[in-house]
Amino acid sequence: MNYDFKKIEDKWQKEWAQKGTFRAVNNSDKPKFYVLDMFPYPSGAGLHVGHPLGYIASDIYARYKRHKGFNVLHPMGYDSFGLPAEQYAIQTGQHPALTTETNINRYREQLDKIGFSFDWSRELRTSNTDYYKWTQWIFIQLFNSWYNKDADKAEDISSLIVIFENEGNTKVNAVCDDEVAPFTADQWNGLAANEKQEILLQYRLTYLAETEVNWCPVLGTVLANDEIVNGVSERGGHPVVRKKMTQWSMRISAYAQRLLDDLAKVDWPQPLKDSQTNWIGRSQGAAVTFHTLPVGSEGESYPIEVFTTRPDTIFGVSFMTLAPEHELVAKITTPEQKEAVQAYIEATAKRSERERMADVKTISGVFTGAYAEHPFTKEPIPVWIGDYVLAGYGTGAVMSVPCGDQRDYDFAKHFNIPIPNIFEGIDISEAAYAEKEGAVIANSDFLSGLPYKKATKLAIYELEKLAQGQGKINYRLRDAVFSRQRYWGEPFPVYYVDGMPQMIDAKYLPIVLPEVEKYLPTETGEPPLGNASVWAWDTETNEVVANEKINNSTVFPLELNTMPGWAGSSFYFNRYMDANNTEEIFSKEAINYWQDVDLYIGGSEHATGHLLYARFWQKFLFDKGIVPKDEFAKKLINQGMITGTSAFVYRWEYGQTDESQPRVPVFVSKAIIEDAVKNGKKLTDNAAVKAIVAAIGTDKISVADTTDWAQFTPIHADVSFVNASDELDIEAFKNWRSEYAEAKFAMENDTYLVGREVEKMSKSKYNVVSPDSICEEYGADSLRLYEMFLGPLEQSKPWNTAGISGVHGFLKKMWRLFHGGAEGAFKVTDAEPTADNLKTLHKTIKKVEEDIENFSFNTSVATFMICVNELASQKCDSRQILEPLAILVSPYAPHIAEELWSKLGYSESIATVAFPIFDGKHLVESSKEYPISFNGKMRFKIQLPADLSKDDIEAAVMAHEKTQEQLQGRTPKKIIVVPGKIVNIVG
RNA sequence: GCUCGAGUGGUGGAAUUGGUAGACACGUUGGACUUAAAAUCCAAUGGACAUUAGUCCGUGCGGGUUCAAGUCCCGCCUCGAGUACCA
Repeated sequence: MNYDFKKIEDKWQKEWAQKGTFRAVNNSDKPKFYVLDMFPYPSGAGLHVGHPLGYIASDIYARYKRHKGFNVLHPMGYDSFGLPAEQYAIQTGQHPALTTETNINRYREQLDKIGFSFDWSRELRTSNTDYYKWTQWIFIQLFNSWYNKDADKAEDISSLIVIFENEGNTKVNAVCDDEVAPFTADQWNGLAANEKQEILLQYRLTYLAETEVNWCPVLGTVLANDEIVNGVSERGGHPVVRKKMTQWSMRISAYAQRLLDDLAKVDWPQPLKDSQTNWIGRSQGAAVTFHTLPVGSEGESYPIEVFTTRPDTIFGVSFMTLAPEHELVAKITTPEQKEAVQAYIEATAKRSERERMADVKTISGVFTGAYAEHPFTKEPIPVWIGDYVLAGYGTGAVMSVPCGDQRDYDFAKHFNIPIPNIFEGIDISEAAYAEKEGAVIANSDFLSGLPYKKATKLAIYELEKLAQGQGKINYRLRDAVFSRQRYWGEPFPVYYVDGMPQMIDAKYLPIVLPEVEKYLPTETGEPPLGNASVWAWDTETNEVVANEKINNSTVFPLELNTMPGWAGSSFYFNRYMDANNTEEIFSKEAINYWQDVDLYIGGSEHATGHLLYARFWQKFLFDKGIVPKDEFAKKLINQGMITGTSAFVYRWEYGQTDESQPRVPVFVSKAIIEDAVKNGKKLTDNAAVKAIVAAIGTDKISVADTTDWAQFTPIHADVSFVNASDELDIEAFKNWRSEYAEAKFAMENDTYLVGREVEKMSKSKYNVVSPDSICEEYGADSLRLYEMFLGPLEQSKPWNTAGISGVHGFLKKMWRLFHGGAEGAFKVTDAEPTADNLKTLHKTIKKVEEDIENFSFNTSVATFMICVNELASQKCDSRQILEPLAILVSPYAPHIAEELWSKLGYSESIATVAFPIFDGKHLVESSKEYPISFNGKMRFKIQLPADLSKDDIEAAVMAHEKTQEQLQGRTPKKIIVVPGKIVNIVG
């Protein structure tokens, strides 16, 4: 009986679905284990073999944990709001919900074929109302919260109101907007309701604020940074301008320190932690206030706030630089400089952020004419503007210390500004000295003679005395913009009364995305929801009603923005725990049982997006007592990318005597070109090429005397036309495109060799391999094994379908191990296993168990192969060996394992059968083959009893004839004996 | 520029605390079975010399530590990923 993978896989996939084999229960005596994959965005292109890599790894782990007696939660769902579906809708008018549904169905079909042990009863989709109801609910919770720095956690806004009522805001230690005016309790109590709301908005964890966005007037939409190329829109090349818009923002900056500190708590890859650390960008230093000298006769003095990490170098300040966008620029610029400053600001505004970043070398700036007073020396310091200072970081102004900062140094050199040296014995004639340690401050009044640390402390202390500065920690992490001017996203549960946002009561959720005619912005530039005719909130009936009913007394307009893609993905891992709960986001029972994710697998591209926002929301939910853990995933693994192995054919760009004639495409085999290039041959030295030239007409083609690669154009050929030996299927290639139907091929030994190159898997490179075609040809178990066999999970590696025959052959061989009967009938006996059988089995148990725990799945596939090879040569058919083997293989190749298990006579699924227990006694050896080295080089091996002492080993080795042969009469200087390992003879 | 990761046969990749480099596969070559093919099985397969035994060279490059280095240390080179004037 042959290994009929199609029949087997089909049978078990149906059976698992019918019986609900992988359903997880929310209460169990078993310990829990939560294995999660990053859920996919269902794109129209479907899955290629790179996508399931992480899913296979997590599935193996989940199945393994079931064998180990855990109650395993292993769910899957879809991140189904997103731009591609909306883009498609704009182009075709097809509702994004329909496209999304189609794509999801296709994904599901593909996933089902691979035999994953997902609990599909918990499937979720971020675009479903019963899911985004809870996205909206969390948004409301955030709106109703503020961040109390004293308690270092989020609290309900009501506690802030109580403080305002009793003591105003001066003593409140909260994370809030930069410019909050101080007020007393009396002042607060005297404010109108609307004014109170306005103030509270400056404290809420989600708030409305004016934000600069990339606005594209032609497309009528806001673009993300990566949608802009060279200052124009990627699509269409339309101009993009910076525009201020009122947007919802998330006060993630409140959590900056905790997000940084708690990285220590989680077992995540170091590169991922590093990039989050960089993204948060904590820097410790001081805020310093400089005051400008009054400009003109009736001029005012303005404070310039700067942030510096080097307050110890304050005596090295020789100028100040403001970002061109800095609000003080207009106020302090002198009349003489006005024109130059204006021209500079206009010039920089035209340059996109990208251009500015790409062009770091060019130094530009202009003097404002104004001076600031040095806090200590009271000397005047010229104030410049320059675009190397970014408006968005710190205060948008710096105190420039050219001797200690290379950018300041370059700027000073360029504009001939003095560069005072404040470092003892350091040469700054060529470059700034930016090191913190290793120098002592000089020429700095009270700081002279001090090293970095002491000088910093003292400088801050003295600044505080002057009330011109204090120690400060600055973060690069900005608050996150939460509004999108798009259709296909979660609507906000928000309506506006007199321009002030109001939350809809949670009991009326979900607020369902309205239908629109067009998915584009309105003519007045409002987001697509502005096209909806039924999009107003009736505060009496508590429902969404037609816009005509807006009267601004009981019926109000609803928010027109929608939420960004990361909203729905920031808590989904919690929702899986109780995915079908209609009353709550999840029950207390479910969250307390499942707690958090034990293993999370996904791509590293989410390092600073999804994974940072999700941690932020988790911490917020933790502060509110909604979840029991402040980190949602204990362990995280980034699976590597699977790249494609593209195939190239080489079109010969021969010269034609008459260029008006139609060209016959001629493809030359890689082997012929290589030979000609290497040996300096003429192309027609090859018989096959010569024949083709003759066929076209020797007078019509000119052939160069030597051959080089420049005479050929590499063209992508579909990888499905190429076999394992890089030979092209000529007929398939000819039929591929009409232009190649008449093509000629210069071959050797009847084969055309293609070139190979590893590239990203993409449609345009014709190197995409779909999992369906692999399942069709080799089966899901082969696919699963092969994806793991390719190499370490976290590494990126090229796909080459040719290699799959190895693992497929292994499965067949294992099948035969169980089918040694007449004509391949199933045959497993009750024969006592031999010592060799047991040794093979137990070393496999040990290795596989270690490998899975270490996520080293590639090596356990090799271990299975060795095991089956050994058992086959031992002619083992003992039940006591083959039963455990089926269980060992089951996480990797579950279909064949189930089939063999049922043939072994079991009616229950193999899924929860206990994992075999390793017993070391079967591995104990009576003798050891010692490698004998001379001066570190292994020369021969000898068999010695395993329990021999060091001295006995040495004696035995020295007595050996081969040892004497090697020594040739020399006396060894030293003999190293490591029992159980090696013997090394020196001399 | 900075941060992180990686360089091992023709290819994907193995190699515990430093202890037999190249496991396991793919590919290649030869052979068996077969009318033939597929499938299966057997053998060889890092390079060079010797072709019996064996010797030398080999984990990106150059040094070092050690009885012993793919593994540890120092200095380079190349490739990949992320980030980008962060004061």
